[in-house]
Amino acid sequence: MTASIYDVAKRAGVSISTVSRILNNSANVSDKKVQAVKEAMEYYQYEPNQFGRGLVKQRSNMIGVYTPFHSGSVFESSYTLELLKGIERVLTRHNYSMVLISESEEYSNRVKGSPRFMEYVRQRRIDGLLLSGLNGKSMDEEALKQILDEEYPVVYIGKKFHKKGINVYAQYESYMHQMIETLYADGHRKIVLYFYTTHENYLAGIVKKAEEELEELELIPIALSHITDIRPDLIADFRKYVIGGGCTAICSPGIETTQIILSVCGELRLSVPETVSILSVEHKSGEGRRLFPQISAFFVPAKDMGSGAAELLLDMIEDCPLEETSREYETKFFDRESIRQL
Amino acid sequence: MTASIYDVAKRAGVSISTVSRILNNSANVSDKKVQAVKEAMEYYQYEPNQFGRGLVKQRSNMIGVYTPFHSGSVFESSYTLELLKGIERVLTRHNYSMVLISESEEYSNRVKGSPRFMEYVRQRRIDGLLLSGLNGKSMDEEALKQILDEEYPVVYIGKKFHKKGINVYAQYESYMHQMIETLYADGHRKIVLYFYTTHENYLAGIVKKAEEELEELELIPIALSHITDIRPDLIADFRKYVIGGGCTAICSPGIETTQIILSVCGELRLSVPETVSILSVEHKSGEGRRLFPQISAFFVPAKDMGSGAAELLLDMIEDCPLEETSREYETKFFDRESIRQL
DNA sequence: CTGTTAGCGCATTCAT
DNA sequence: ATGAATGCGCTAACAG
Repeated sequence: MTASIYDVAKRAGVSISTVSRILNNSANVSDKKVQAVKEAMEYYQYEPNQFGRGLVKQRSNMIGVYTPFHSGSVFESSYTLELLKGIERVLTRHNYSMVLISESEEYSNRVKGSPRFMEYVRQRRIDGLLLSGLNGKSMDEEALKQILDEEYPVVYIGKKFHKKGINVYAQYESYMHQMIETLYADGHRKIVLYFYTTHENYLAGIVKKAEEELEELELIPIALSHITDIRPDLIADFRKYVIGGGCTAICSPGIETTQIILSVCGELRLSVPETVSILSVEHKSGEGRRLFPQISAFFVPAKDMGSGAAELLLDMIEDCPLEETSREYETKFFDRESIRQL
Repeated sequence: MTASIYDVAKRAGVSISTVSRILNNSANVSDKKVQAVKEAMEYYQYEPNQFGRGLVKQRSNMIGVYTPFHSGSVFESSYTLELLKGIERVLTRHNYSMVLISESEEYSNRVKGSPRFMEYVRQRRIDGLLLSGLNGKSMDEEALKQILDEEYPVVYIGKKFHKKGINVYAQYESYMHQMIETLYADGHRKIVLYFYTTHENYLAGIVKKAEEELEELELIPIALSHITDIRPDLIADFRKYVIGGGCTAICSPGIETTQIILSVCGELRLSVPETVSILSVEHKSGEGRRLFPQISAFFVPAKDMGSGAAELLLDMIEDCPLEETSREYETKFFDRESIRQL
């Protein structure tokens, strides 16, 4: 058994309240006792038991990070990874730690009828929740609304969908539209638009707007799973649309997909940008520059978004009044000449 | 305030022990009371407060995962990511969750003179610890030895370095040697060997053995940081050793590095494998097949290693007797013709 | 089968 | 400035 506050108090010849006061800087204690207590703490390598402390404070200093199952393992895409890096950084600095909450593969959401993060919230394992990858279709949103209504500290990454709650986002529809416009302006008329299923509910709007505004445009939207191996599908797509279908440009929703696209192009002897133009989203600055050939991209500052979300969440937890209820991040375009002017 | 066991008991018209018994399946309770209690639990959406429970059981059902700072953010390399995926899978299945413990960038290890994971251990935040990326040079090993001596549940990923403790590993020295041998057998005599600093303490041995056994070999070991942008360095290396120095083959320690190598080759107009042969390590099966050109690789089953480590750890925690004190994972070679026979 | 009770480690209030 | 006492929510030992 590790030492408790009693052991420290006994060795230092003081009462446990004195030790507690020193631990929490909650009152003045005479220098002599401080010394004695510090000695005892080092002697035992004492650290306050978090169960005892938590029972009183109802605080764990842990933040839950949740991504629904349909968006794949958190560890899959460079987008979520950058988010995590940003989150990690802020939390570490504020002495919080990160608990990854994942839906188990087998039961998916159905174990208790509500998403996993609810357990953590109700059990008070976490002081707040960061969410990403909601797509409005699972039951996760129901649960989320419920805790938002209870004023539980939550920040979600994605578009606002409920009056309460703080969110952090980049204008997905807007930069997707810009991608299409950019290609259109260079003369491309038949474009394959890859997207992750996480964003499928935005898609109809994007397609509609693009086809309305850009008259001759023919858009071929194709969903990508985060879960299966997409390479064979891509090869089929390229055969059908690029080699056989007159399609001249591809939009990729992330660099990991772009890499596969490039290897597919290599295998099919399609040169970039001569035969096919490629435009990508990147979530880590400069990712597109590290490919060969370099790929033009819209940079979405995922790491900053993660940090921002974490900061807002910690502010909520520490009861700092928040001025903003929503924070938008700007994307930035990097032209690396992977688009051919037609 | 969320509901406590008292609220549930009151609403169900029973005592708290009855509720507790139902929660823990620890004794038979009459059907009627079970029904009443279940109704009350649903009514309140009751989940047992983990502080209360933990205070009695001294168990958090959380596992800490730690990687020292020098090996970069956990979220950087595909190796650690695969490890995490494997760990996540096993933990989720056993109703444990993962706490990421990271050293803060600013203070590095020095805050308390001991690595961050010690806090978590002593505060009883975690029931066990998974470690990866130790390199024998930081103070982390000291702390680790200490908790190993206390029989604290720990599994580390990497070579055994202390009589106590369980470890899981792939023979790093052995497959690195095989990589060199493979290239040597095909006639390569001057080889650049990239390695991550995490493994630098193994390097002297590898170089020595290779140069002893393979007479005409000239090995150029180059360390890669996980932290900075390595692309400019690689370009300089390739200019110096491949274009200017007669080097004909490159060993890459991981696919993320291999990708950069390929883009550097593209930029410098070096064709693979005609001008330069490339051999890589891959931590996710098939990674090398997704590049263009495809790259031959030694596959290190990082995900399985993560799962294995987590399983062993959970066994320790649940007091299952372990037969093994060390578990080795086999690597597998995939020939994808990225090596030219000289 | 069920209720009562002690105690887990700590912060905090109330005396002193 | 300090100690004694209370209670946070829960499990488990005990008594019935």
